[in-house]
Amino acid sequence: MLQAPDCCSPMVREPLGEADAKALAGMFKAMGDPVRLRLLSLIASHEGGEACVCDLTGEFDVSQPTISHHLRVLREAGLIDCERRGTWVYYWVLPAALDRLGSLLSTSASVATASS
Amino acid sequence: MLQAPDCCSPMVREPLGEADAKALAGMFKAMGDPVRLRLLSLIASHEGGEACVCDLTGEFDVSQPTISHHLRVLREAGLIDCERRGTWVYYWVLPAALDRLGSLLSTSASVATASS
DNA sequence: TCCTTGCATCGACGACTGTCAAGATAGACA
DNA sequence: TGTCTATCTTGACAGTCGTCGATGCAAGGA
Repeated sequence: MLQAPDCCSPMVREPLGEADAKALAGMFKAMGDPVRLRLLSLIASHEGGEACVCDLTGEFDVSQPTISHHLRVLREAGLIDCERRGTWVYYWVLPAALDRLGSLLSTSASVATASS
Repeated sequence: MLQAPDCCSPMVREPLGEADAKALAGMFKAMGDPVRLRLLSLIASHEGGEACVCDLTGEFDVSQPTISHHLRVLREAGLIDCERRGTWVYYWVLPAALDRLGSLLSTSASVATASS
């Protein structure tokens, strides 16, 4: 048992309560936009596990304020965090959030570990 | 909507392309509503792996047409499927879809299995 | 001090979303 | 045939979302 997410056993195992569903839906909703999903994957897979905004804006056809907006949405959903270092702002993914969602999605193949 | 398991190595490993991001974001978006997320978990965890609409509507404070609408969104996103049997319509989760999303979210701990 | 660069915020706009009441449709049964 | 039940569809509405241009702010350099 790496984690004890009593809030997030696989959803094939037991139904979600209203409160958990609301919190988790907020995270899924944040990932429900192509630009945000690509932002998340670019940050997660970037060298060192973090990326500055200047590494990201060039990858998209949308304006810089729009990227900034999407980064804020991801941050407010608890999926990423950021820090200013001098002139640049760096973003990184919060792995616990991804793990929480991943454990919710796991199906029978990998449920064995949750046989508490 | 075809399932290509090797299309989704973990996003901590390599960034998503535009096309994949669009397809996957559609699924996450469908899960980005509390009612739909609870519907999905109710169906997935229901006895026999499937549930008829009459098993679901009573669990929510929203009207039956709204439930029907959300079920349609989940179905068009490729997360569930349904079949009519006599008077009732039964819904079940498509495990391949959940696995696809789950593998995208997996972090370093479980990356070993993805031999893309 | 002023200027430049990197990023965030603001205000506005069209497009989309969640919800409901009302009506339509499909199957079971008499 | 007709009626009843279970479910879906339609049309409408307020609210939210994604996007942009303009602007603001912080840090660094001349």
